[in-house]
Formats: sequence, C-alpha cells, structure tokens
Amino acid sequence: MTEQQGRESEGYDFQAIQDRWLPVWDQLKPFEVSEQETAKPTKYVLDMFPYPSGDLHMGHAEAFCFGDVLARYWRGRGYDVLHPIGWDSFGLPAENAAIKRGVDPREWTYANIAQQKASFRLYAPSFDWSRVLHTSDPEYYKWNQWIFLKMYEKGLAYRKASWVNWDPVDQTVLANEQVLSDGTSERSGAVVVKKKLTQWYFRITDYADRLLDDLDQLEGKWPTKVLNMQRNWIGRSRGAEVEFEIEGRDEKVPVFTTRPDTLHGATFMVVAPDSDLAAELAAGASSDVRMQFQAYLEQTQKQTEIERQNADREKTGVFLDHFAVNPVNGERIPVWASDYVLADYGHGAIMAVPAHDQRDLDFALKFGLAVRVVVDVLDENGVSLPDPASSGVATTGDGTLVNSGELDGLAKDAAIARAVEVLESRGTGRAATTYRLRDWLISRQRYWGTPIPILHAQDGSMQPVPEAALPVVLPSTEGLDLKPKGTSPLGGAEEWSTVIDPATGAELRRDPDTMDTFVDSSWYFFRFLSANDDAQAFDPAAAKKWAPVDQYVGGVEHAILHLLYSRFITKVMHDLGYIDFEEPFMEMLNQGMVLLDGAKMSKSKGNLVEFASELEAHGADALRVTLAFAGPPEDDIDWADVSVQGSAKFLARAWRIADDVETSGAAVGVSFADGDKALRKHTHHLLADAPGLIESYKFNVVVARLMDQVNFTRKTIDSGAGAADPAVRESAEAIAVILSLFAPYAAEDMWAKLGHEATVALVEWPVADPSLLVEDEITMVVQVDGKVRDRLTLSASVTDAEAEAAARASQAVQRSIGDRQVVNVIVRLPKIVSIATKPA
RNA sequence: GCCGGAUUGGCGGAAUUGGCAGACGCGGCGCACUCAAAAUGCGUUGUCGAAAGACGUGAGGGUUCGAGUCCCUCAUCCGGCACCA
Repeated sequence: MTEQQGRESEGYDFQAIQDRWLPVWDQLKPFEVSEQETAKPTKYVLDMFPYPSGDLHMGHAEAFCFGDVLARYWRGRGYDVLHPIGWDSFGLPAENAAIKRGVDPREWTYANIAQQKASFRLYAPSFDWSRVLHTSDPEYYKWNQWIFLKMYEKGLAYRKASWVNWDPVDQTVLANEQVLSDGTSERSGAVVVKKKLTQWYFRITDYADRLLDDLDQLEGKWPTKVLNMQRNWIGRSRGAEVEFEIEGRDEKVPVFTTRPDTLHGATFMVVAPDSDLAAELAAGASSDVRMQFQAYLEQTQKQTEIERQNADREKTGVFLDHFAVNPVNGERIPVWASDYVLADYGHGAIMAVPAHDQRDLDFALKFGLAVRVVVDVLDENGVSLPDPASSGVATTGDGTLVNSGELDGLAKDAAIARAVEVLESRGTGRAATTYRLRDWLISRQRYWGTPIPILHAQDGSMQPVPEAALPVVLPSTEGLDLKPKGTSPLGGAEEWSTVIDPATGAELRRDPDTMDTFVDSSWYFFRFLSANDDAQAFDPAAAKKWAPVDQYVGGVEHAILHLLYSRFITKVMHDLGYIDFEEPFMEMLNQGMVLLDGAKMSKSKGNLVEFASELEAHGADALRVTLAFAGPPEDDIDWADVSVQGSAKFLARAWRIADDVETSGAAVGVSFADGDKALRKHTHHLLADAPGLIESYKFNVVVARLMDQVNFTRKTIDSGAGAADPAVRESAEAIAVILSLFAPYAAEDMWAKLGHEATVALVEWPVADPSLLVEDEITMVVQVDGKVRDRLTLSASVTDAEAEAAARASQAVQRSIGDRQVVNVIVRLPKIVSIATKPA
C-alpha cells in the first residue's frame, strides 16, 4: 500500500482527491460549449477578467468562486453555460515592470498569465478553456483597431486640443474617470496636472441620455450602489441656456442655468479664467486689466486639482472691464473671471444670482456686487428668510417670485417653465440639458497598448489605416526607449512609424499613441463569443445565441469606468447593427473585498493572506467553501473571522456520508420511496429551497443548509436507520450535486463513491417531490398580547376554529390570560394564533 | 452640502419579506476516546435569574393582535458626487 493510499484509507484527503480528479477533468473538458444549436436554453456567466500582475490573489479567489457557483448552478439546472476566461494583458504595470527589469513587457505579461492559468486549473472554476483570449495578442487588439475605425467613420472617434489630465509619474494623459476625487491618479497616485494637448476622444457624451435612462432597466438587477454611482457620474442636469449680449461683442454668450426663474436676480456674469471667452474679453480691455487677468490666469493654472476643488477657500477673480446685458430686463451687468466657474462645464460662463446661489453670494459679498432677492423663500414657520445680502446665506429653496416682472407671484417650478417659454418666444434662450460626463480620452503616450490605426500626412491631414491592413502590430521593443518621457515611445520606432502611401507615394507617419486599456475591456465579452475567429470581431449569430451576458461578477471598483465604457461600446455595436440589445450585462454581482484584521491586504503592510499558500495548505474546495460561507457575497470578508479548517471539517463530514454509503449503503438506483421519511423530507426541502437561494446570491445560506443536511443525515445514520437506508443515499446524492457548486473535487469524489460516472458537474439537479414538502403536523405558536405563551403541535388540516379552541384550551395560555377579557383572536394558520386582551 | 447603503450574541452571520429572533459556523465551556496531546465525536453556549420568568435586533417615537422587517425623528459607520451653475 502506498503512503497516499494509507492516508486516504483514514478518510477524507483533499490532496489525493485533487490529484485524482484533475487529470480526469483535463481529459473530459466538460465545460467547452460548441456553437451548434442545442435545445437547451443558454446562460452567459462572466467574471471580470484578471490583469496578469503576478499570481492570483484572494480577491480573485473570491470573485471567481462566486462566478463559478453561478455557472455550475445553471448547468445543473439544465442550461448550456458559456463561462469563459481571458486576460486583460495590456497596460502600465507590465510596461513599468519591464522597464525596471530591462525586459520586454511581453515576457513579464505572458509569464504571469501562465502562472495564473496554472493556479486557475487547480482552483478549478468551470471555464471553457477553448476560448481563452489575451488583449495583448495581435489577434485580439486587431479588433480594438477595427472598432476604432468604425467609430472614426461614425464621427464617434475624434481628435481635439483640450486641457487634459496629465500624470507626471506615468507620463501620460488620463481619462477623467481615472482621476480620483482628491485629484490624484488612480494608477500612480501622483497629483494630476492640467496640460493642453491634442488627443483622441470617443464621443461618449452623445450617448449620455441613453447611458443614464437605460439604467432604469437594470434596477433590481444591478446593485443599487452601482446604478447610483453611474447616475452621479453622468450627472445630467436640466435647465435652460440663456443668451447674454456682451457690449462691444457681436456674438452672444450662452450660459447654462438650472434656475432660469431667477434670471431677474442675475446681477453679474462670471466666466472661467481658462476659457477662450475670458482670454478674448481680457484682450479687449485696458492694459491694466489685461495684466491683472494674465496674473490671475497663471495663478489659476498653477493650482493642483486638490487646491482648486477645496470649496471652502475664499473667492477670487478679476473684473474683465466688460458689461453684459440681461436679456429679460435689459440691465447692464459686469463680467468677471473667476476660477469657481469651470471652462469645460456648460459654456464656461454663468449668470450669477447671488441671492439664490451660495457661490455667487460669496463672490458678490467679497467684491461688493449687487444682491437682489427674486424669490421669497419662507422658513418652516411661514416667515420670509432674511435677505441674503445681510445674512450671508443664499436662499435656494422653493418660494414665490418677486421683482421679476411677468414671473411675479409664481412658485419656483411654474416660474422655471414660464421663464423658458419667455426666453424661447424672444429667441434669447431655450430649455437645455448639460452633463457632468465628458468625452472619453483614449490616447495614451505609452508603449504597451493598442496602436491607434491612423496615418498622419505632412500637411496635417489624417487617414485611417485600411481595414484590410489591420492589425497594426506593435513594433518590437528592440532599440526602443520605453521610459516615460511625455511622448509615446512608438514615435521612436522610425521604421515602424514611416509608411509610404501606395496611392500617392507620399510619406505618412503612424499615430504614435496607444489606446487606453479600458478600450480593450469594453468589448471583450463579445470576443469570447468568437475568440478564435480571425475574420470578424465576433459572430452576430453567436451573439444572438449567448449575449448579452446574463450574469456578470466583479469588483465594485469598476462601477464607473469599465461598466460605463462597456455599456457605451455595446450601444455603439447596437447602432452599427451587430447586435440587437443595448445593455451588455443583465445581472451583476459585486463581490466584497478580502481583508485581514479589518484592513485591506498589502505586501508592504505585511498583512497578506497568500492565495497560493492557502490553496496548498487547505485545498481548493475548503478555500471556496470558506469564501462562500463567510457571509453575503457583496460584503467584505475579514480573513481573521473565518475558519478554513472549519470548512475542511465540514467537507470531511460530507464526504464520510458518501463513504458510508459506499461501504454499507443502498445500491445505485435503489428506490428512495421506502427511505426514512424525516430524512427524505429534509432532503427535499433542501432541493426545493436551494435554487431560490442561489439565484438571490445567498451562497452562505446554501452552504449552511448543506451543513444542516450533513448533520441531519449523520444523525439519521447514527440513530438506527444506518447507512443502508435508501434515504441516506438519496441525501448523499443531493449533497454531492449541490456541493459540487462550492467544492467540485469533494463532490466529484462523493459522486464516484456513490457509484456514478464523472462528472457530477453535468448532472441535472434532482427535483423536489412536492408530496414530501407538505407537513402533516404543524407547530403553532400562541401569543397573548404579543407574547409567545405556548407552542402547540397540531394536525396540518386543522381549521381556524379548531386552532383557536386548542389555543384557548392551553394551560399556559389560560394562565397568562388570567382574569383579563379576550377582545380579539387572530388565527393565521399554520403559524400563529394571536389573542388580544384588556383588563376585565 | 446632495445622493445611496448599513447598524442583530464574544465573532462571521440567519430569519420563507409583517408571524417562534439568533439557523449554520467560528470561538468558549463540559464530556467521551487517549498514558497524554492532537484529530474526531457527543452535549452546551443571547443577557439577567437557582427557577418561574423578565429583558433583548444602534437611540427615541408611531402604525399593528403582532415589528429585526413598515412609517417619522435622530445617532454612528461606509460608499458615490461636489465651487457642476
């Protein structure tokens, strides 16, 4: 007898079980799905694909555990399940690591991918390994370029010069979404500065309304938090555009306001100092004003985002020596420049209504500008709030319009509507909507990304690379300086950059920038449908069969960027006619984080739970059960609060039941009908409840129910029925099938011990027998004045009257009623009889 | 400031959505097995109380025969947005 068999004969041995089944599964490839039509309905279950920075970590273990539970569940429920895996393998960490080690980013990237693949194999999520993709493969990024060209054709990809977010550490631009609210880069942590650069953008703002409105369809299917975040991010605000004349300027200046009702209270105008308008107005002013403005502009631009976003600081600004004309009352109002107005929101200029906007009031009080009340706002006692000019507090609530000509006497909402009508009839304004969302800046000045398929001529004109010439493959890093230096390393690849136009013989240069890696991940879920197809990005027929993704699983850290971009690209694909749906992810689960002692794990803090060592010590099954059992999947898991040993103990107990059946139990195929009734009921209640629990992500409860089932089965065996009872086999089979979602190895071994062929992962779930779900006895609670006084065991067929009589007959109930008078009796079978009393 | 979410034993959490609060597990305690320990198994474990019983789901109020669950007010924590006009 080998040493291993020796250990095994003592009982459950996770190592031996893993070693036994891994090769079998490798050979069976049970999770590969074909394109062929089958009669089965389909589910597409997807985890957010990993970035290959080193080996997998506990965060991956958690997310992929949950995704796999759902994928395996739907298979068990009779669906064809597409559950693919790939790698988000372009990006800065690879490039930075490569620079540090002096190697090609490819080496680092693909070595990490190989390691993660090996870890995944052991961890055993039920992936279809025939559809693997890596975004850094030319076979993949070719289609990034194809999407770019399609968007370029549609005018959805364009270049413009603008103030952009610049990361001085990574030496590249960032999208708005990649700048944290404290003004630092989400990647490098550096304080982001503003630079004026010509860059490529995707026109996501064209889709702002659809991206916002379609969130309603996802209500109840996506976490509320994510919907909320997306809505905040898009930030639609409705109001009006009002055109102001500026004296000495032909063109009118539009401003955006959400409060057109307060137009009569506009006593000055403010423009953003870094706007074109400010520069133009300053240029037309006295030299004194020009100098003041110049100094102010420089001061503004020196500020970091952090400083600028500090709302508490004193208002600053300069008078631009110009006057605007209020279109509703013809009043001359001064025009100022101040950094509290942003150049890239609305029109970069505002009408200031100091009485009813705190920012405008602060500015007016600082610079001695007029404050005029146009809305009479009352406090809770019906008394008018004090004049903001003296109180220093702007009144922003609802109220009655005053000092406002034709709007006088109207309430806020009516006044807004009327003001818009008046503006429209006079042609000086209209209803308008603005968004917080900006266009998506997609160019990056780095090497390890998708080359932008555009050629630049000497005269500055551009032409797209023809589709047939795709992919534009990244040049080798040989002789290329990848160090961040503010311009793209690709520009240094002379031979690669230079292209001769076959039509004209003219020398063209390739665009040197690469795409934001969020482009890669904004459509990878489509590529999985046709991962090996080199003729198209994806097959629309496959999309019809599998897409959209039925179940998406991933971290909430992608709640804005990745999900917003994916939704956008999906809508673009829809508009291009490739798909017939507009939302990519039907249901979403955001798993929490894995913490240690209440803190995020990190190598530098030394509080790390290593995935690899946990896997080695306890095995994949115990790890997965621990993660699933810890609590609701969306909550954080503190590794200090869980017990992997506890999970292993449970698995051993479950496994021993199958072991008992193997040695002394009922044979395969035995009729369960004669089995122990109580155990059978227990089993069928589990079978009946498990689907609803899984579908509502209550994995922890399902594991608890499995533990309960194991305990109950063990008690049944020990209390006389013995392992030979057919109900024990029935229970063991049900445990194996449901357990296979969480612990595929142990469940497979149980399944084999129960005399079945591999693999349990493809077994359809047994259906609960309704006749075993009905109780013939009920335990009814009797309450007197809301307090439980007795529990009665009654036949399930009792009538209300019988139940009431039984309740009144109870000694305990009579004692607690005492000499009080019964005023009301409520019977709710089969749960409760509630008796209300009052003093006699 | 605006928006959203949370708060249940020593700990993680459960409660069929208004009907027995604390399932299941961790930890603790006791017992069995053992020379002993580990492992395993069995029992026990909300608080106060010897018991009967009383109290108990962040705080206060309300609706209801009945509230962890619904409504109002408040506190604390977490998340998003924020000089966004």
